[in-house]
Amino acid sequence: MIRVLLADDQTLVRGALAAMLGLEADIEVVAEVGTGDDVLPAARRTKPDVALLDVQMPGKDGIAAAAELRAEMPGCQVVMCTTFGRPGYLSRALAAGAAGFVVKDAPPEQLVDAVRRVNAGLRVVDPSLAAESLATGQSPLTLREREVLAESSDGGTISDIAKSLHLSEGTVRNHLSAAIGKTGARTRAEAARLAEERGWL
Amino acid sequence: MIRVLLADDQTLVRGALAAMLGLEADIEVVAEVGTGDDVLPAARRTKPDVALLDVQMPGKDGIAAAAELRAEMPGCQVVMCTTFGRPGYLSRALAAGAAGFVVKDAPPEQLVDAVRRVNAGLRVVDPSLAAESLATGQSPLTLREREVLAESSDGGTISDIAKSLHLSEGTVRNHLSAAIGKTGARTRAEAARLAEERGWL
DNA sequence: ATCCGACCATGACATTTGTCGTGGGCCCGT
DNA sequence: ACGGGCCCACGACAAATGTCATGGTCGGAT
Repeated sequence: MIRVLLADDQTLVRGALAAMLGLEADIEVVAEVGTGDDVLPAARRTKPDVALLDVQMPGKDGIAAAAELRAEMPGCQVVMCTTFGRPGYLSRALAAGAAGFVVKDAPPEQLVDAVRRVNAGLRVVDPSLAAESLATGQSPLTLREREVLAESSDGGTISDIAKSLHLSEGTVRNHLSAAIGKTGARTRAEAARLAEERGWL
Repeated sequence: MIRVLLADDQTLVRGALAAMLGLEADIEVVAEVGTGDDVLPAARRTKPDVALLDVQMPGKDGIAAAAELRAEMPGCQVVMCTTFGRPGYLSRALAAGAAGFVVKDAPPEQLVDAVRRVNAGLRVVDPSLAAESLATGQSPLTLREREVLAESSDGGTISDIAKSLHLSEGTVRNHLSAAIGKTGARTRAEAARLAEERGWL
């Protein structure tokens, strides 16, 4: 029996996944949580073999939860499972110690397959996503540029960003300009959107 | 037996929902599709009692699919099921003839409950969402303001929008300014984001 | 030690954007 | 016929934004 912990913020989806995994003869769902913060406590209690984590969750990020979990329970393998095939997610998830990465577009068998393989000590990554991730490459953005873009992404003005990062307005504009150039965008709004899509956040 | 058609673009989620609904004794999933365009043909073939449609799907919108379906098969009830509780989705879904509206955050029982009630001829709407929808009210944006805002939402410049809508740049700025005022935003990027969230699109 | 490149910061400058006032055309309800 | 609301357009002006040249710091290579 493979003991599985399930973490996804959408209750309905989580329940449905649990029902589906429960149909498999060799899989047992031993815990279900809805936030990143609940992952570690639940894992301590139930000692799962595999943790299936969604990336976006309230509270702690799925990736942060994975890192925590791997640090404390190295015997528990992690499969990340997310809606968006953002290339950046993949690399960060693997860096955090995840052994598998599945997109929610994938056929259902692929998920149970991933759980079994990961439990057997193998790594499993969606091939199309891996290719895209390699093609997109690493972020050409510098640290400051990322920070400034991230602040800009929810529509605040330049002076908002400047205050929030304790910089001069001119400096903020400068970083923004560089980011716009590197992304090939024409406005900082577009630059933020593109960088987000490519995982350059 | 309640015959259910299932439409969701995320294969994994769709399969999981099918597994969950299949566990109920009185429910039978007779069709699964992944795009809005496939809904009507599949419905013709399988004559479902209830159609469970996701809002965002490739090809035809879930809402458009609902309207089509209701027009041709009035006996088939529709439950919309979506990730985001955008108030605008709710009103548009009901206008399209949906009898139920469920958010993916809801507990699993609520979904099977919704299917049963809708099949019995009742309407079922997530109460918290209904309240929010009424509170947010109708869109105060005029037609042009919506168009301009929609074009603006992917980061193009003013002159892009002007060319795309065959308007003067000054006019575009005017509409944008009005939209910014009505949403309470400070930049058009923020205005677009807020309008989107509130279903004012 | 020196140079070089990458990053950060800043101020000047041109352009774009947001705001406001004005005016005209259209359709609808009174 | 008359107002009222919406749409379109223009001009003007202040503010925000994007671009550039410049200079500072730090670490590694020569």
